[in-house]
Amino acid sequence: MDHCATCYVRNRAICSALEVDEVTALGRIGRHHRLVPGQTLIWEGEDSMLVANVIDGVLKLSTSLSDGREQIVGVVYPSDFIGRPFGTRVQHNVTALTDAHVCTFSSSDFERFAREHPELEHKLLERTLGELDRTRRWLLLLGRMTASEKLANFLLDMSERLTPGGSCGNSPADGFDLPFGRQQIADILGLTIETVSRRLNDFKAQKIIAVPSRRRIEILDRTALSDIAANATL
Amino acid sequence: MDHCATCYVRNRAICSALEVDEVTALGRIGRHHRLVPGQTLIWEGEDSMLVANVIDGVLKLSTSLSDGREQIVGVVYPSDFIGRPFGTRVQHNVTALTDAHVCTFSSSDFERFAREHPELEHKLLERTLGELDRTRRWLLLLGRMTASEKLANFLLDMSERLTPGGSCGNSPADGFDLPFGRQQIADILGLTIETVSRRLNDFKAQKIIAVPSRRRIEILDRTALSDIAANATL
DNA sequence: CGAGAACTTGATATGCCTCAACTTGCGTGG
DNA sequence: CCACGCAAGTTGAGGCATATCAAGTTCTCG
Repeated sequence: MDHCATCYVRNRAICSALEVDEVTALGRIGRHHRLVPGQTLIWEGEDSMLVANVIDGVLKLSTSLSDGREQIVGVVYPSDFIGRPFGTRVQHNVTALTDAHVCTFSSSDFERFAREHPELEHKLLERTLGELDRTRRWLLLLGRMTASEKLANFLLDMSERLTPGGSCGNSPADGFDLPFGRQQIADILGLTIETVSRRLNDFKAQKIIAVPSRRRIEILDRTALSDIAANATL
Repeated sequence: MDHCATCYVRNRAICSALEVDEVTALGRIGRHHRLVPGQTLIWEGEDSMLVANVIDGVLKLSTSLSDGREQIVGVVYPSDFIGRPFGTRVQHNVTALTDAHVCTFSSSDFERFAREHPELEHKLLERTLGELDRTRRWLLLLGRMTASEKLANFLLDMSERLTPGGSCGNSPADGFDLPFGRQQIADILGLTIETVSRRLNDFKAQKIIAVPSRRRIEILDRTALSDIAANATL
């Protein structure tokens, strides 16, 4: 695999810790994969052990109870790292939500390489610490927020992540396309699809957002949305 | 500080990655602290930046909303690591639940030391990855479980962590003392104190547990408890 | 022994879930 | 190009689990 030289996320992924020749060496143990929406890369409980970098697309991490209740426990974007090195067992499914490109490694190969490249491990550590922070904030959301607060926070979060240029304020086109359907939003927020639909329509009725198509959200009144989410901000 | 040589958690904390002389060097930049229950070591949002190892005791990590709703986002035990190195800002309070001993470092000192000792960073990475896994499982609990399921899982989790010898099965004294009051259990599980009390009494009535004193729990029927928690296990 | 905190218990309220029908959007094939 | 059919999303009615509010009770510690 010699894609590395032209890799989109080369400067943001953990690979950015490496020198050119080291990237080449890492590239040699990696494999490029293309995923279609709904395709699962890693299954909960399996110990095959694969890790990967996301090059393009959005994937979800999810776990579920035996009766079918599901919770999305993470969402990964381009340049994010997937998998559980230095562990025995994956704790969740990893499934593509959009068309996606990933760069996979066998865990053992990756682990060996990482241990020889402390800079890489350091980058991974920083990333993991950040992910832990974000996951802990999510605990507050799931444990203590109402449906409206959950949705407001979710929309603000999405607007940050998905707005390309980073247009802040109440600029004319403060909108984005969600990579999720309603059920997936529900699975992220610990709600039912019906509640998501209802609260979203409340926001629409209050002219806080517009929903021109199923997956598109436009934020009309960011202040109002922040106010609803605000309790969270501390 | 020359406690390191006799430190209780010396072989389990991240220090275990280091050689004797390295531990000594780390010890020189650390300070020993004693905390009493309720004492807060780190405040949410502050950027003073302190990191620490827990030597003894139990501490909680918590965040709260402006109107007082609180969520415990983590619980740390002896040998666990506290704080957010390589970041700008702490996202939660760190408060002692019991008398506690911690070994603190200024973030910058610790970061400098860590970057010079890849083995230490590696241990920290493993720890952080494990913590992330556990936190993600907690998302499932908060987002998708009923109060009884939450409590059953909580009790089983506690019994694992707090049982000294690791007595499994239905041995005669399958009990432990919680380091939490009812309100804190509620704040861990995203419930109210009243619901915790009621469900706990249900378990008592069903002879699944006994509660000889406020903080003591004895598991009488581990199978039943597992069944209630079971949906989670997948 | 007294006072306060911690916890329990009860009555009521409510936000979210459940179940069910309906609508909309969208791709496919006639 | 339209019409069909299915998947996705919306809307409504009603129920239920948990929250809320308000007393009680039991520990605990000076």
